[in-house]
Amino acid sequence: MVKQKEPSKGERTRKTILDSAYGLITEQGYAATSMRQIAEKAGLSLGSIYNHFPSKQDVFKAIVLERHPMIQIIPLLGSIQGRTVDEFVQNAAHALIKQLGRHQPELINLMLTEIVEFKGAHMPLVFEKMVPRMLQVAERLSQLDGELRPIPRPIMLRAFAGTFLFYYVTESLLGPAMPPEMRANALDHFVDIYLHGILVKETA
Amino acid sequence: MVKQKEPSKGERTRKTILDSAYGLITEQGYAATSMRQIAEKAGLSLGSIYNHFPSKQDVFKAIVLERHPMIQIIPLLGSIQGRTVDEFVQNAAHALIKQLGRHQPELINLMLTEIVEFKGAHMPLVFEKMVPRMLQVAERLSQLDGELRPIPRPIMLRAFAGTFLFYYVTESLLGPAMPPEMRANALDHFVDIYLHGILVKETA
DNA sequence: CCTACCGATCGGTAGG
DNA sequence: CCTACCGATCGGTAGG
Repeated sequence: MVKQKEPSKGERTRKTILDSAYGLITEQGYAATSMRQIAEKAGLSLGSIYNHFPSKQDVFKAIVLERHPMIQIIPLLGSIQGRTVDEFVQNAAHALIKQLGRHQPELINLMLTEIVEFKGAHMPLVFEKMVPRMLQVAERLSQLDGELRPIPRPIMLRAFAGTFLFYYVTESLLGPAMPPEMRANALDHFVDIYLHGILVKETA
Repeated sequence: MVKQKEPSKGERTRKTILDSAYGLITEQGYAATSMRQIAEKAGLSLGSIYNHFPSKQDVFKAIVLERHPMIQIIPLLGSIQGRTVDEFVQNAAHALIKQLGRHQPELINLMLTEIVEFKGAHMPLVFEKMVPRMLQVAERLSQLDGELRPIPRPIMLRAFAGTFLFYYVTESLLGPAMPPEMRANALDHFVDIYLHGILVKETA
């Protein structure tokens, strides 16, 4: 265990503000959330927030850099187990969905709010932290049991991210609106299609 | 050709307002766009807008119901050609990407704005129009040459939508931030993985 | 950390 | 279709 420093009063207040802003912004969007709402929910006066953040934009920036789903996922990628490609991919899909699901729908709204209201201005920074990790995973994938088709590894990774992220997004947003036939065991089927798609076909 | 009625003055003004609002909202988001901005861009006074729409929300609703990507795509689905599953899927992917790409990045922003700022409130209505079309396509898919694996057709369709939509979204938003290895021929690879994933494996 | 305030801008309406 | 206005709310700051 890593020993945590006791947070100072200022650090605690800062966290309170971020928690409050996180809840409101992921629920209402950035422009629709006022500094007054954030202050009230944090149990502070409006002016006090400006002792911790110079502007509303800076509050949002701090949230993105500390809580964006892509950043939340980074530590998880290293700990996925699996002997074969099959096992590894299935474990990864379920671990990621589980992790993201714990914070539903806040994380997805944070992601989309950043894209819509800031035109993805923070994405290069966020993505920069992700890429090396993804390439590591691609490398690892090549060393597992199971013959992979001749598809560039980074593309394979991107397709994997797509498979499960799209599942997650549609499930969160359209779930109740979809007919049941589109939902039953969907994640398992998605993973199955993906695996079948990247592995060399065995002679039946 | 279907003969179009001459639009009345009121209809033309309405369209001018929607065009103006569409441009601003897809660029800035809903909350960040004011009725005054919309009026100015449309060459009208603020008050005049309220002769055509009862509220700001109604302006947005009209835009979603007439221009949401899912609704834009509907007419396209029926005209996809292809003798084999392989051909059909490839044609569909490229046709859809081409159609969506023509309106980039407005369409994607419209979609995401609706989700973030309205919590997908209009989605059931939009989706309702899509489902019968998708099921038609699923039916057609079964009749093409090429043996499909035993995966429920609606799931197969959802996975397809996911494949190309995720390609489209990541390309639009992360394109420049991605390393080249993640981008080269990505759509073709995605389609390849998908096709390999849904077709019964041939004995080599 | 709070109170009290600033100018600006918002969605919407009355009246013509 | 416009002018002129309403009350409400915004992000941010001065001063203590």
